[in-house]
Amino acid sequence: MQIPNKYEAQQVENKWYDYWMKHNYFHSTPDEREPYTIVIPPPNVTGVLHMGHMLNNTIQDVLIRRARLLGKNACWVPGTDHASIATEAKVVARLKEQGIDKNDLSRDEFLKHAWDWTHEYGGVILEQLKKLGCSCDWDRTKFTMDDDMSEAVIKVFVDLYNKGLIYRGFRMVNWDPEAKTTLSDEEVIHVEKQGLLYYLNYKIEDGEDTLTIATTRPETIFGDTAICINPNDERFTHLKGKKAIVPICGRVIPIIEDEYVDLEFGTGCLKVTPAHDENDKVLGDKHNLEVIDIFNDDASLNAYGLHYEGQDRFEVRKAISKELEAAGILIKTETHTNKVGTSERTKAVIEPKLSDQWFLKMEDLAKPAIEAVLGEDAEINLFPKKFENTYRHWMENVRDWNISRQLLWGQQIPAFYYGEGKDDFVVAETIEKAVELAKAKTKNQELTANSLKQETDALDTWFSSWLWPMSVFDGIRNPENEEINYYYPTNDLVTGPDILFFWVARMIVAGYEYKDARPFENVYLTGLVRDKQRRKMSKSLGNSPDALKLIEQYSADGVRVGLLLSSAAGNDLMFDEALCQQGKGFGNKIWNAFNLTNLWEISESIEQPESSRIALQWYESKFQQTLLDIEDHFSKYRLSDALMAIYKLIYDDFCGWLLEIVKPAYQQPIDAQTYNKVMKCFEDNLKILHPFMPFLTEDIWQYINERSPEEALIISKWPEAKPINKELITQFDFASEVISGIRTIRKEKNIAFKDAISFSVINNESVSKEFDAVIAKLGNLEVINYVNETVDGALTFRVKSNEYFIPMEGSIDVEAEITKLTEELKYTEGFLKSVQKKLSNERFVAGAPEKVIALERNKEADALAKIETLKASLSSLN
RNA sequence: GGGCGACUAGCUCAGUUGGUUCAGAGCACUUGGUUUACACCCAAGGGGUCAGGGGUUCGAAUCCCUUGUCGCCCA
Repeated sequence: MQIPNKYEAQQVENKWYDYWMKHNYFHSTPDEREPYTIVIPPPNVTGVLHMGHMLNNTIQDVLIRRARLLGKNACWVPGTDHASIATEAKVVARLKEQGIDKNDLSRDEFLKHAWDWTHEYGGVILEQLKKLGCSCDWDRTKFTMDDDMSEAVIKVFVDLYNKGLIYRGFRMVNWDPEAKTTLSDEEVIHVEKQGLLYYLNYKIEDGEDTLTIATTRPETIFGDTAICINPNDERFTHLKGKKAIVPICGRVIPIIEDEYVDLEFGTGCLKVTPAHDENDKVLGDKHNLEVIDIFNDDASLNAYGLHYEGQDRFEVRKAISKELEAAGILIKTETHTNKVGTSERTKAVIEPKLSDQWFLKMEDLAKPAIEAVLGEDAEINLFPKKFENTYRHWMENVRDWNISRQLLWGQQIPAFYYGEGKDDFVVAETIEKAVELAKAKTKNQELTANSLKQETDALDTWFSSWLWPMSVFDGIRNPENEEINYYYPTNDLVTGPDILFFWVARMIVAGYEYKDARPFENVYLTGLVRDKQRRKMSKSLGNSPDALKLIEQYSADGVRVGLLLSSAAGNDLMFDEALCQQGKGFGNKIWNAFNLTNLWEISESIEQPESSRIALQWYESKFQQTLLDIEDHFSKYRLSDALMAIYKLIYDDFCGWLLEIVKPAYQQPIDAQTYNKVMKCFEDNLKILHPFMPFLTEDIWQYINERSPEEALIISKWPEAKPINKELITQFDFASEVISGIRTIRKEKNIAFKDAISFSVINNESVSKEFDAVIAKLGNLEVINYVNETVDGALTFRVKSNEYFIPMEGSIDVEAEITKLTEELKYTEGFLKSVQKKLSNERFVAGAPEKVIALERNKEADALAKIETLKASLSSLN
């Protein structure tokens, strides 16, 4: 068949992806086969494909394609996540560009814009995954806000509420003043910020005394409701029981005592602002302090801020420090670094804020999830295992989950208020049911839907995605449907360690609560993709390469290989484009190997050379051994090791050795028997490589033979395991060392390869002659003579105690030969000595296992034999 | 401040329950090659006090202690 000279990746990749789609190979429906299921970690609808996605989804595709080849019913469910806060921020920004203020829109109007946005951008990332070759079952694509998905979320909320696990609480939460919503602790990133420590003097009531406090936030003095000193602090005994006056606003506040105050930090006097600091809130509760909230929702000051009302907190900080300085209240400032909480999404500095929120009680729910991962017979495995510690630490100290967000984009919390009181609400899946419940609760039969007001808060996005492995199979609404029963529990989950708590832990919790079963068996935690300088790849740093450009440049196969080559599970991946180049180079190598076989003329009439016969036998064993290694690597989720094993098998053993051995002489045909076997080996190589390089392998597969849609590589069968002839592999390794020795001498003495040479051996090791034909071919030897005596006038080298001779025309540099032999002798004697020392140590012989001792005795015998050879050679030269 | 993890060749990493001369791989590097599949190639080669120190052991990259550096998580 005519094949292109060059491999045109882009064209080939589009062609086969279309072909796979057309023949529906990715689609799964329940049948009698064993299922193998992965649910995708749904990317945000706001996202574009970045390196992390590429790594993550390449791994999933490798796993799913391998499962397909192993004959399992492979199902990879794709989808996206509505990412309430990120998406809402994007939509608000877009509206702003169009001159529309979110606050002027009704809820429904805003949601319409959000849906428009989602329809426009939400699918982008999934389309990009197709370029990478991902074999997702696209018919199953889900979105966390699809009607059925939302229904499941609401159903779960109502159920948990009815179980008494969801409650409403007035708590200090992380407030994002930009997005104007609450964040969970996990969505807050603490960053070190250089700031100032302001020293402020507060007057003591009734007298001229003052006290000095140190604060990082002078603008919060408007919310001060106490000064706190440590009762053991002798410096301040005179302040006990007195009152202080807050500067500017003149409010009189008590001086309280609590051992919480650190004597060392600042001045030892602490201003207490219960509304704006978690620790102060605790102090406030303990000492019954007033709570004064000085901020609006956008973190500008409210009426308590007096003449600063309406100004932003950071503006006020600057302005008030000037005012305080002018008034002689600010006595000094010091630079001070502290950790400031910022919003993961908007980067805004978090404001601790007291507000009404919805919480899910976690303690009891967490118990089965802890047991499942860490218990005696754990049924969920984390790879790598080291994350179990992290998991334990979080789960055993789990706090209640704040599930409400002050956002519009998301499932609206199904709580309906019928009155002004805090507890005047009911929770129901529909407004109709809510009316019934409200009627029953209030005994007021006059209530109608119009008299109920639904909670405006939406649910945290993770409250959708924690149901993902169940809800994508409709397992919440229809718990006994065929699909959920077939596909659940899923097999592997591939995700980043950064969402171990956000998502993985919560899915486990939900799985046990709603299916009484694990959501997945294995969790493969990938590393973060970093650049060469070890910086995390991020949009803001601009150090993330354009994923699609990479694919264009190096082919999807090349990028997949590049990503996997250096990514041991759980270790961060130092991304380097050179690795993609290596991947592309590997593809090229395979293509050229195919090109070679394709150039051969095949003859039915000539006999198979001995070298080809034995080499094929060897390769089959080598292949089987690699197959076992790969199996082992996969079982430990060591994908880069599995890939490297295949890489070396194909590059070195197949291309470097086998093809060189069977390659016919110039313009000579190859015998049909060899050709057919080589192509069978080639096909097996393609099968095991297919999960890693799906496009190239399918392309070559389809060139090798005309294939019907049922014979496509993607749905072929993984090679069968067969017995391994280890003896053959050992013999080959020995032969390859002999060949290497010949090449070295050819190189040293500038003997051109086309000049055939004579060759003799003293076979002290009694090595089998099986591979002589191979040695002769690759060494271009006229003949291999077996001799008993050293050959004069020849260059020599040794493998173990075997000695090889290449006779040289002209003079041999005897001195150089002697030096070489003497060095080898010295080394071998040193080796022997160390082995004998070990063997003469009684405690070693007594303590070490027999196997180890036998090994040492072997080494001793080998060394002795080699020394004898070397000495004989030396004496013949002298 | 508390916890977890890491530190092995120039780089990225293997090294399983301690046992093949103080160790492997891939890449990079050096040298030599227009051998008609491939220079995106072939062949040969150099390179490591296994972070430092101490201990246990017949034997330590591997186990224990300690110091240092870095990373992550939680306060």
